[in-house]
Amino acid sequence: MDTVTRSAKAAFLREDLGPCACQRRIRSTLDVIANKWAVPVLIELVRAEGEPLRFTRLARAIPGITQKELTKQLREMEAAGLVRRKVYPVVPPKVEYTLTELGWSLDPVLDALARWAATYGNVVADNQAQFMARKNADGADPQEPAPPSR
Amino acid sequence: MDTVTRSAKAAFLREDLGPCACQRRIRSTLDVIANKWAVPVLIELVRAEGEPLRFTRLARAIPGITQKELTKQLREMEAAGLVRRKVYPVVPPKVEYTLTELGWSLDPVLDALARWAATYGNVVADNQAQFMARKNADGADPQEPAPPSR
DNA sequence: CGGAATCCAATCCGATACTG
DNA sequence: CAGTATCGGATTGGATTCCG
Repeated sequence: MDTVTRSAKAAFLREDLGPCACQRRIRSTLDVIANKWAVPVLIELVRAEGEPLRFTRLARAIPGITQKELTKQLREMEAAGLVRRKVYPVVPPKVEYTLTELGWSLDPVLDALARWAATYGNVVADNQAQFMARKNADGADPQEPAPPSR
Repeated sequence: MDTVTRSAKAAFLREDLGPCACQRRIRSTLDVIANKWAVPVLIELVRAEGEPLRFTRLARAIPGITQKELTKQLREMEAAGLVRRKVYPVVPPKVEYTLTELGWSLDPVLDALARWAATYGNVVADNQAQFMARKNADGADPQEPAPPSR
């Protein structure tokens, strides 16, 4: 069952580009989308389905983010061309954010990520808890971490 | 063409879980795999196709990583149950790393990421360069960032 | 409202040195 | 070989204040 898992997929990763040729390309991409808040922001914009979102609306939709971090993240994504920033010269100020076409192209990645998180997120949390517990109560029988239950 | 992009996909993200219910699950997942070196390490292990990799082999395969960071990353993934660490009590020491079944389940996510990076990575780089240039030479006509060329 | 600026604490990260 | 330990600089992140 696990041989199926490791044979059928990731065909792309196994294409022989040089051993770390794909690593370098991925590095710069990760510098954009692997930031702490990048994915949450992107997901909110995807969920908006093209409807422009204002700054405060975004901030409230993402629990735990501060205004500083949100600003920084949005600027970075604007620079990468993932997000369009539209400023209305009115008072009080009004700024709207939407995904660009390039931003929408991330959809499959975000979807895969969200699916994985929904399926295995709690398993990961359990494993981490057990790992901590095993460190404290040392010398206990070293168990295999819980395999996914499906 | 862009309406196709934004209508056909991300069905999962639009399922109505509460507005940020999916955000919270994703947060903990991202804390594991959105770290600077997590994806590069995972990709190397996937590319090994189940063959155990030793520490130094892993380190050499990932350009720019230091041994300190690699150790930290491997420990974190071991705690999450993504990676199995096998220590041989011999001298000189020998430690082998392999993906667990849970680790293999990340395959679709990594594949999606690698594909996106290969397709749009250079577009992102170009956009960033243009964005920087536009900041320096200010007052120029504000252009739309380059849409993906395919 | 949507930031920018400042201050300050925490933490990260690289380099180096040492060890079983 | 596969780490651990330590140090100092760099980066990150929150809280607060001010501005157009």
